[in-house]
Amino acid sequence: MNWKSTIIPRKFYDRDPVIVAQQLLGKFLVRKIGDKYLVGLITETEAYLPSGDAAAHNFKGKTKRNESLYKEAGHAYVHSMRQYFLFDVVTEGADKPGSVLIRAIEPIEGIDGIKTDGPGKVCIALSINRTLDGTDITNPESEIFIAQGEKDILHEITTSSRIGISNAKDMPLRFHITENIHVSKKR
DNA sequence: CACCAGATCCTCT
DNA sequence: GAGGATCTGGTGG
Repeated sequence: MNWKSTIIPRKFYDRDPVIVAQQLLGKFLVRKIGDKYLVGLITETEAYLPSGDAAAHNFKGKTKRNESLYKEAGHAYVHSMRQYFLFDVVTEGADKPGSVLIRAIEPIEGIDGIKTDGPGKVCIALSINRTLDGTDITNPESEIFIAQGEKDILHEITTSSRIGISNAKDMPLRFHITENIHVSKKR
C-alpha cells in the first residue's frame, strides 16, 4: 500500500486537540526506516489542552524540552519519561500549544511480536526517540507521518479520563476505539 | 551541583 | 492496588 498517497494534511491538525484526538482514531501511524515501513492503526489517544490544563507540558510555559509544542500544527513532540519515549502530535501550535498523545496502536505492517498497549511500548515498536522530536508529520518524506488509509475504518469511540497523571486527572480527554484489545490496561 | 517530579511499565499481592 | 526500577529536564542555591 502506498501510504504516502493518503497522508493527512496540516489542516487536519489545526483544530481543537479534543477533536483531533477523536479523529486520529482509526488512522495509520507510519514509521519509515530506510526502505522499510512500520505501520500501526491508532487505537488510543489523549488530548492535552493549549491552556488551563495542569497535566499538559505547556502548563508552565515554554522550555527547551517542550519547544516543539510551539511549532506549527502537524509536527511531532517526542519527550522522554523515565526509560521510555512518548509520541505526541502538535495541534494548532504557536500560541496554542495543544497536543495529542498516541497511547496505543494495533500492528498492521512490519511490527512483529510486540504488544503495543501503552505509549512507551508504541515508541519501542516504532523506534521512536528524541531525534524525531519536531519532525513534520505532514511531509511524506519524513521518517514518521500519519496517513488516512484507503478507506475509513468503522469504529465506536469510548471516552474516559487520562491515565498516569496527577493533575487534572478527572478531565474526560482520553479516547479509544471501543472493544479494541490494543489499549492501555486499567490499573 | 543537589534535589525532585514526572503523560511508564513490570512484578508481586 | 502498591512499590520499585531508573532517567531526563527544570529549578534553585
